[in-house]
Amino acid sequence: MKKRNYKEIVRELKERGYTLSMARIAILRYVMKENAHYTAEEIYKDLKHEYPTLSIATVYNTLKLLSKEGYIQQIMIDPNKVIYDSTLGVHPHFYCKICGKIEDISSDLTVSVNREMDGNRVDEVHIYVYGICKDCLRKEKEGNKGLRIN
Amino acid sequence: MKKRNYKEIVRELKERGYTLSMARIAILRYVMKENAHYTAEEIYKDLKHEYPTLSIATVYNTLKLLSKEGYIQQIMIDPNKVIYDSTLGVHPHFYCKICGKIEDISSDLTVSVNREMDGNRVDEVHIYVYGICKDCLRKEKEGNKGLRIN
DNA sequence: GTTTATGCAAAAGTTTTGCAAACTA
DNA sequence: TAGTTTGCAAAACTTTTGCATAAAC
Repeated sequence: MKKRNYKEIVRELKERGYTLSMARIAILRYVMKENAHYTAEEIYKDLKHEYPTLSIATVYNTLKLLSKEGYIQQIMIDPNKVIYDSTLGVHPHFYCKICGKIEDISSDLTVSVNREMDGNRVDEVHIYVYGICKDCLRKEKEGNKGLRIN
Repeated sequence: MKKRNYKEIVRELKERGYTLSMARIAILRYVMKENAHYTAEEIYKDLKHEYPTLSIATVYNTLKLLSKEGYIQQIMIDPNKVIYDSTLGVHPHFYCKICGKIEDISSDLTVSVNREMDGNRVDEVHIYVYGICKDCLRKEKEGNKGLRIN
């Protein structure tokens, strides 16, 4: 899964007629980081230090723009919030029901996707895997050992 | 994908110690319908006619209970709301980006799921397919024909 | 009769909107 | 300078919570 350079994207967005403000560039850079899975709120809080005038509305606007233009994906694995992911293509996400952690998973899941399904045109496929992550599994086991529950 | 009888589920829930109120039974019956993909709001509005004292809080409580007990799934394909589906097992959903319709899709997508991935324990897998449905595709084509756009 | 769920209204949380001011090209 | 975008604050939504009342067993 190749990551694109943010400068390249800035150039493309200009070509498409967008105004590239400081806020937009900052948000783009932030979200293009490796293995980044951020909520709008997280992006806002972090960038607020660097850009004190930044507003949450701008974060939402920019994320929507970047989704629309196909540079990031909205990941809806958590029913309570949308997270944004700049790794493109079909790649499964894992959500830990205990700690809420979200991560990309690599292995053991094979998907074959067609461009058309039941007459519908397919643009994107999201795969969300729910369960308990290895850290929480370990903690559970240790907890049981120490406290002799069950 | 076999659908279960709601009376059977009522019996099971009683066995598990739940109080089966009229509201819960009504919501359960509603959501067990064939190919049902409802939001809490839709369920509330529809049942409000039959049960004028019903409150939205009860709908949410009951849906949460039914999810927890494994009788329905929360489908998070639409970033703006959660829909509830009583068809169980891994089965892909399709979301039309134009009309917002959600439907089960049957064909052309193969998934093999393991009980463990990267050391994490897997309980559930959701597959969401985004695109344009056949009805909207047809309308788009007809619209272009009539109006000579492009 | 005791326990549990309901209904109400208010709260909490996320996302969107409208508009004057600021910024970009 | 013309045209966009921003920031603010308020609004719009969805979902949750607390508690007295009502219903279930």
